Amino acid sequence: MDLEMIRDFRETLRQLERQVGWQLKDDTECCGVTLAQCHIIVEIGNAGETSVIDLATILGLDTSTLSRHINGMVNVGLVNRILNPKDRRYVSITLTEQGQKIYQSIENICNSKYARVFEFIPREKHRQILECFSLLVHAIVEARALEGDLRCCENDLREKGREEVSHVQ
Amino acid sequence: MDLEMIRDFRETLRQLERQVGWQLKDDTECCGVTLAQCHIIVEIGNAGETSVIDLATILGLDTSTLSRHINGMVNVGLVNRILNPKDRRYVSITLTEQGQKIYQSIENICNSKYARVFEFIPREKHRQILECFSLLVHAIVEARALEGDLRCCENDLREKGREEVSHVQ
DNA sequence: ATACATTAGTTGTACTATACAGTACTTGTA
DNA sequence: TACAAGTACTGTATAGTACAACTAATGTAT
Repeated sequence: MDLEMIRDFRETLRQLERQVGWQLKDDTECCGVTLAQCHIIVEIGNAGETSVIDLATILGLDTSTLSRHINGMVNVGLVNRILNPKDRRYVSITLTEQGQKIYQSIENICNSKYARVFEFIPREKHRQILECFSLLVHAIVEARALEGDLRCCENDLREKGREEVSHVQ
Repeated sequence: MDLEMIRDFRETLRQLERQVGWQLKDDTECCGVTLAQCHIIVEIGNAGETSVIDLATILGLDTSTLSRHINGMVNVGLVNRILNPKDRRYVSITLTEQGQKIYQSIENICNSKYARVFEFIPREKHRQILECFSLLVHAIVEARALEGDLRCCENDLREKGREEVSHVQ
């Protein structure tokens, strides 16, 4: 794939990220939860029952961040947090009835939003789009896994030499 | 498109967002700038010369947010900020030599990262992927534009007319 | 069985990122 | 010229996040 196509692709990807982000922000604010809470609710809803560390892993966040979010969500009655009796290091996190309602709201809103989005796309392309997105996600995961050890940027930084950022002021 | 496909698609989209986000975070940290600075640098680099309000519009952020970021980036020598002599309400924002170098680093790193990603995807799919992403972005934009007036959460009390909404309850 | 290592979660602290409201200055227009 | 509109900046508040230090529970090796 040549450079120009890659630059095009990156531009499109940036636009996608922003559009998806703005849309989700609109939708979650409608439901009275913050963006972070929305992501957490969806993941708990999908999992049914989970733990702080599982959520942190799925979302790629620190456990301290998740711990605080869960604490806040317990306080406003969105999630239940109980000590897991099998292994008391874990807490078992589930949605309250109220949390379930919000989860369903988010699901309904987002599903119907994307249903409407796909109405702007020829029907015969739909399956192709799903396939392309899946292909790309897997490719990124593979590329990142392969790269894990290689510390990509050391070379690039070494070449630059001048690293000192002058504090102008 | 049926519900199950949409749910699949949303799941894939969430994964894409996270993977892309983590990758970009790795890449920008390598270059010694924050994620927000990275986005700003890329947009200034693409535009060549711009203003606070243009950046805020492109990135979908408040001008105050941009103003502060630009201030910080001026202080560390990444961007030049001068009053536009044609219209002194505007500031003219450009990359310093140092900013240009970082812009080039980001471009090089990101381009080669995605080049490697596409190596995990059959060559005959590449063009299809670009097309699919572009289709989806345009569809989201159209769907959101159509919906702009119908707003799910009636928070926009502002009507189009010039009537001064006097916040009377 | 006891000591040490590992794992899960929480709290203290610091910082980034962001929006909204208000202000100052510049430009356009009636 | 007076006023409306546009651009940027500042004060303030909040969300979101990570890292380090800590407690408590569990696993493991001698």
